[in-house]
Amino acid sequence: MQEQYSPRDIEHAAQTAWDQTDAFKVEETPGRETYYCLSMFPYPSGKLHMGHVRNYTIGDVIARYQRMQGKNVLQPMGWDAFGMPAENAAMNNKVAPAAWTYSNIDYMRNQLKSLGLAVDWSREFATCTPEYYRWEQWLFTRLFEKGVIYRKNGTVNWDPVDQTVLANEQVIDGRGWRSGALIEKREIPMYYFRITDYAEELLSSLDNLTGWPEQVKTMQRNWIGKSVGMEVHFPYDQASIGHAGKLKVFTTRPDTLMGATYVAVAAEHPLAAQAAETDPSLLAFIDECKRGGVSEADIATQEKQGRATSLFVEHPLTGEKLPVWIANYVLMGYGEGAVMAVPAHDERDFAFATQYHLPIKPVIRTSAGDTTPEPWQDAYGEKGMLINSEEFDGLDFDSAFTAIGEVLKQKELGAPRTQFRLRDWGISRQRYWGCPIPIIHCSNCGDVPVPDDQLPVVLPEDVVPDGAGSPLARMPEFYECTCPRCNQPARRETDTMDTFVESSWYFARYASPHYDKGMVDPAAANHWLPVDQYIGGIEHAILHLLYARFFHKLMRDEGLVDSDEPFKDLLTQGMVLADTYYRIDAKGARTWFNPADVEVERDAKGKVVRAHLASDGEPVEIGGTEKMSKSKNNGVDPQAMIDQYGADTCRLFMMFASPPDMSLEWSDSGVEGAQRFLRRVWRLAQQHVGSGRPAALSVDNLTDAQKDVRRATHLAIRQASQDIGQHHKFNTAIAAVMTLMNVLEKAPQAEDQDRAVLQEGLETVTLLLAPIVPHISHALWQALGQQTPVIDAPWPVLDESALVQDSLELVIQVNGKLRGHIQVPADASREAVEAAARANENVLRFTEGLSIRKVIVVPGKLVNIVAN
RNA sequence: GCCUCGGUGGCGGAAUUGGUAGACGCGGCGGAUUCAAAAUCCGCUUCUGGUGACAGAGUGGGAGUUCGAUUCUCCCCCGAGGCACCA
Repeated sequence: MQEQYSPRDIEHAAQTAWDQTDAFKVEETPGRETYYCLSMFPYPSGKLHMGHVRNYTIGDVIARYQRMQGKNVLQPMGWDAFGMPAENAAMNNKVAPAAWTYSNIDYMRNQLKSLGLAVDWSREFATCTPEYYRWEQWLFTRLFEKGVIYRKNGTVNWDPVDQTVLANEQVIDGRGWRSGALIEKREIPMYYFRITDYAEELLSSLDNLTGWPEQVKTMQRNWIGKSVGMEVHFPYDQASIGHAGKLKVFTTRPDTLMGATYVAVAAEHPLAAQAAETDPSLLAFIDECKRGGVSEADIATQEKQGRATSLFVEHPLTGEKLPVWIANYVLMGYGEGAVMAVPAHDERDFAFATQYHLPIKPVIRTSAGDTTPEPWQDAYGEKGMLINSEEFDGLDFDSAFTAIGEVLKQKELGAPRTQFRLRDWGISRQRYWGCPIPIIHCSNCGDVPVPDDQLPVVLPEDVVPDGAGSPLARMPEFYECTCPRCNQPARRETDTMDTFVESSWYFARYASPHYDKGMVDPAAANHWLPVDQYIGGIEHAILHLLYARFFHKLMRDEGLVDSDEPFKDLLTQGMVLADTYYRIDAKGARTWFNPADVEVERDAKGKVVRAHLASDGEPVEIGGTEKMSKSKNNGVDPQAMIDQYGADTCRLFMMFASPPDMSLEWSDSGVEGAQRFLRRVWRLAQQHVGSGRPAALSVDNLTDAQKDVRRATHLAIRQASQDIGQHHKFNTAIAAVMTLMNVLEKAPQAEDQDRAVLQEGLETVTLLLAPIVPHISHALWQALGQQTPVIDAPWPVLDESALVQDSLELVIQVNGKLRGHIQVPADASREAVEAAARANENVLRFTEGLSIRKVIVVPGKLVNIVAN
């Protein structure tokens, strides 16, 4: 055993040993319990960032721990390879997205390998290869024929200068990020997945996902947003609108229908267009509503505006004429694109009615009374008894719902309905670097799916986009084709799919990554699926995880997989943060400095008070701790860390600094602390091994001191087993091992049994650390005299008898305040404990002059004496 | 604006889920070793008062339940993630 801990040699040796034995390659082995551990695959952006390192370390710790539990563990890795950054890089560097992507993959694969992940690399794939996306296209054609995919218009951000569609991310303060032009909303035809058909199941099966964080399930429930309500029709006729018809709205509060004083429609609603025909100012307002981006956050925070029209609809119950308004807060894409407004009982309607002096008619008796004076109070929105509602007066919410529903039904002006907030998933993208949508547009036959024998529709890889629309739409060699049905000249669809589609089924493909007879080999897929543990960023809590659940159900309904849900357990990891430092120049602009280039100054207590740039010694401002990002220049390069300290130190620091679902603050001195700990482990093992083989452990013949050491060993086993196996709290598991090391370093080594106890302690340290720091553990395990590699060693077993103690220390409180400690025999009776507590010197002192009312004894913990 | 989560020493965090607040680590201070430095080792380190034993306060702020609250309830403040074309 080398005297010095040398991570470079150790890590190289361990990785070579794993490679030579194909240690992490797995096959379907009948009879062996499987464990599928999956971390969200990376987008090949160029190089690994700390978020990746954290994600893959967490996954690797779990995978290696499960292997030590004897399971057949699958941990794969691949590349989410389509996406916008490749197109942006192409525009900046004149490189084809394909070449850029593949070279990034090659670089990042090496980086991942240097982390020593227990990954089966034989299953690696990239989603941008035809071998992968052809099956996505195949499923698309199936779903199109089943009607699960359909075409309709959708709203996009349109940059009128660059003549291109922009992603929400590319719209900054309502302007295009490259052109600076004011963005407009534009309607274009797109393909949609009918995810709303699965809304009910996506909602209800969340209840079965007991291994998911409540937080994520709550977010998904709210996103799907099931609401039971009423569809209400407001009729209109020749006199009020020019032709007869009905304005449809949906409401969750039909009990307030008698309080409706106007209706509001979206700017894109047909009634708005009709009203504008005779009123140029309305046309201008509708145009104004088209300004700005399409994202909900933008729309929800913009100023609520509306315009009256000359149109009226009839109240479905009273026949009263209600004015039609056009409002920018009503969205065409949500529900019916129209709402009934009840200002007395809806906050947004209240604000709008107040602003535009519309009538406010209270129809519910709330805890605020029968009237609704300004300003708005939350109580106005409560449910309660109906008032001012004619025949419905006196009813409560449920009976009003039923009664009003009955009347509407009789009049054929509405009916109860369930509505979801979830909208169908639009997947058409007017971009190049994505999976081509396998549709052929024929003037005779309409939209024709590409037949199986013509799949895949291959994306040409030698294209460099220029930011002005989709290059495919300018490539006749791509879009010119013949109709598979009528053989007439036809045009191929040039839109590509949302990249969320690739990431919605990759987890299934890993089961049979090179299968060429179908999307998945059902036998392999059902062997491994569902994923036992899925790990990824909390930012994916809704979209990616919902789409993947949806796709799994689509695949189930195609007969490809048996299970209903793709991910049994879910761990959402927090972000990686680092300190920020900046200077403000004369113009007020901030220049950000990387923490690696900054030195901090501390006061006497160690609190950071100032910071300066190392290169010029001049002060910089301290900007707080934020997510590592290019914009704040606070990223720490994982490669530099691995090169300097080794993978084990990085892994240990990341797992120790905070629990996986919390954010993690990067700290250089924390990394050094992790390295220091590994050196201590190495040094103690080296000393111990250097003194020769220890005697066999004889547990029945130990001194009290030896029992104490052994007790520390088994306390660590208990703590680490709970923390890693049940709670995924690696930080406290590591703390338990550190506590054990503190004991082992001070333990006597003179006697035979001293050394036997120490041997057990060091073996335990090695095994408990093996999932977290696999390289050093590999070397230590060999040095401690073990023949089989540590990756195949079983997780240590707790010996309860090692924990037994003769006496316990109890806490003594008087009126809930800590007043002392007493030592009692472990088997002392309640009476004996109480008597010992009452006799305690401090108890006597603090109860002097008081009478004892009650004594609370918590066995094994404390005694609280209540006195007054 | 809406949905979700979080806030504990100088810092990262811990607290067996209602029972000793601050485990473990970082930083800081003091000491040992060294010609010196690095490395390493030992001790102290929530705040306030006190030489001290000790006392009081303390888990974002405010109220409440309880013998006892970081933990449960209500209100408020601040921060983070998501909002359907970033991935």
